Amino acid sequence: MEDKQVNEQKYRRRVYEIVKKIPVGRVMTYGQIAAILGEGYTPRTVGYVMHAADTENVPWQRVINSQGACSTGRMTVPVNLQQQILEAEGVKFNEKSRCDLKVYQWSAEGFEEKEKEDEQPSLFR
DNA sequence: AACTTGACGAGGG
DNA sequence: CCCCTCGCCAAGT
Repeated sequence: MEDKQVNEQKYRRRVYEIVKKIPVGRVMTYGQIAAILGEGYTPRTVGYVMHAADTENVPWQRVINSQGACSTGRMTVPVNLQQQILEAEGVKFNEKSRCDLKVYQWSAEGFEEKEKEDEQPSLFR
């Protein structure tokens, strides 16, 4: 029944799980997410999955392309909506609508560490 | 079941 | 630095 549907969306689910953990003011690239998830995942598919993401529960705006720019320029209803949201979170873009990934890109290792912290009882934290 | 599309990325010109 | 091409794989038609 529904479980079947859930199982089918497992692929997307993994992408969302990562995106949901990106801190405010930080960004990740589609390719990076694909690399973390491993085989079967490519920047293309990650982007496709993000398109279908639930904008209410997933901070989709924190996922940008490897150029440090938003790929949503023309599709978001208010143009460059993604960039506007990120700017509101503290990410600065230049005139070419690009941000410095060296500053804002969040490392995958930080993600794993955070995962560990989450699993650990907060006693030792 | 096959073809097309797409929120990408790397490489070459 | 900008533009074009190819590879990549899920989802929609």
